[in-house]
Amino acid sequence: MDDHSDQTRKPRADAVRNRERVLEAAKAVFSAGGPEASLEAVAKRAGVGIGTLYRHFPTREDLFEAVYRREVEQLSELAEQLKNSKDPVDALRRWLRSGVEFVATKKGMMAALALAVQSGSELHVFSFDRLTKAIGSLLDRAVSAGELRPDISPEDLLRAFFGMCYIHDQPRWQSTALRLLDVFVDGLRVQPAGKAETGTSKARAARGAKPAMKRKR
Amino acid sequence: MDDHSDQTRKPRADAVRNRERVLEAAKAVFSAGGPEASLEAVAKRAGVGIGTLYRHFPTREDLFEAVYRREVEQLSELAEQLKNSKDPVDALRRWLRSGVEFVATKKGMMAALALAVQSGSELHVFSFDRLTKAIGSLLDRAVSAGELRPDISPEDLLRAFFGMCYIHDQPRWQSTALRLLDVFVDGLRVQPAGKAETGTSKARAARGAKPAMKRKR
DNA sequence: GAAGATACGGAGGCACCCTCCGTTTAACAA
DNA sequence: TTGTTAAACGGAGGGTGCCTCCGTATCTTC
Repeated sequence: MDDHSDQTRKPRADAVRNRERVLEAAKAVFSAGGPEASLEAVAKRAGVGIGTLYRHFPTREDLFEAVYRREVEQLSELAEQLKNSKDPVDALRRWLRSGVEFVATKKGMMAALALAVQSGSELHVFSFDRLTKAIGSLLDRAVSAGELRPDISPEDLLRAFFGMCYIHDQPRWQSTALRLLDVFVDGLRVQPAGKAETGTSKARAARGAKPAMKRKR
Repeated sequence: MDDHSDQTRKPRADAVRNRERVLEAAKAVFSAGGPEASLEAVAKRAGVGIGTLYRHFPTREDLFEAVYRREVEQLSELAEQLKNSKDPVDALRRWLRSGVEFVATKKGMMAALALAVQSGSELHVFSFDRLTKAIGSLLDRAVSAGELRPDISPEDLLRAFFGMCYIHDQPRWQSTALRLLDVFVDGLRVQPAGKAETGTSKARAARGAKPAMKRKR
């Protein structure tokens, strides 16, 4: 990176410190107040001037991105670990479940993320991308094993995940999200006789079995 | 104040007119600019003072609710019609598809609705409720016919629907949403025997195993 | 018409956004 | 150390949107 001329001044200590402070404050403020939270409140909590905040993070999205970076990292790492488990579908399901749990502890932040993802900002480039990769590795494994249908991309799955989680109005939202994700994964399975004709589906006459009701866990 | 009677005074003509104007303006403004749109812009477009707007609709949510009421009504009616179709699952699928299409024409409004639903405001009472009912009638029919699993409530399904639709960042979001909903409905089907390892899974076992990795960068 | 009731509009106070710039301070060289 | 200077600091200030309040205008009714 440094090219001609060696001179790279050491970054100023106060700048480094303040940046860190702002990040920490932002994490707390966004977690509590959601994405609409006042940036001035963040600055105040961090004990810096509003100008300082804006210098470090010119836009609201920039701040989001920085804050979420590590959070996303965690989720991403989890996927890495799950890659070693036996059952690919189960691994995927587990990752999704962890994602829900994760989201649960960061109320406001999730909304912020969803919002940022939607607005197609730069945050997309890192976070969304990163998660796509994480989820992709799990998905691919399951698909390669012939357990899941191959026509759903990691991006699709991630979107579905966000969608399911985006709904947290009620106190019970978590179990709802878990249930919905389970259904989704079920739908993702390669089906014996089924689908193939999405729209016109004639409904396989005999589906002998009764309500599955197997999910839970 | 006297009087004979309980006859209520006829509502003032200008009030009625203005209310209508505001609604119309709001519909346009929200559709274009999303839920964050300036209420002052709405008032201006409607040709009334900001005070008038607030008198008619004390809160932003109130305005949303009024605007969406008719939209929701349409979707609700569609469900009514579909109730007569032959295949229950297909009917449900079709309603969901129409929902996506519907959403497509109201960009900003959808975000607004999702937001409102989430905030647990009064809009919930009508819109969400209404749609739940609509979707519920379709869902029940399919469940009664033994085609779909019985442990997913109309509310769940509606949430899933919103979730899938909430993602419209890319121009291709529609097809994505349709695909995801299809998967979801598939997952909703009563499954013969859990995952039943039918031999058919071999199908994509081969699958080029080179799926993603298209990382940007 | 006249009398009230009702609705109207927009000024005003507040909060937040973001920019701009004079002041302060840390890093480095002498 | 001390001096130089680039970098960082903070917060005032101009802009916008939210919502309330209330004097004025308009409509309904008698």
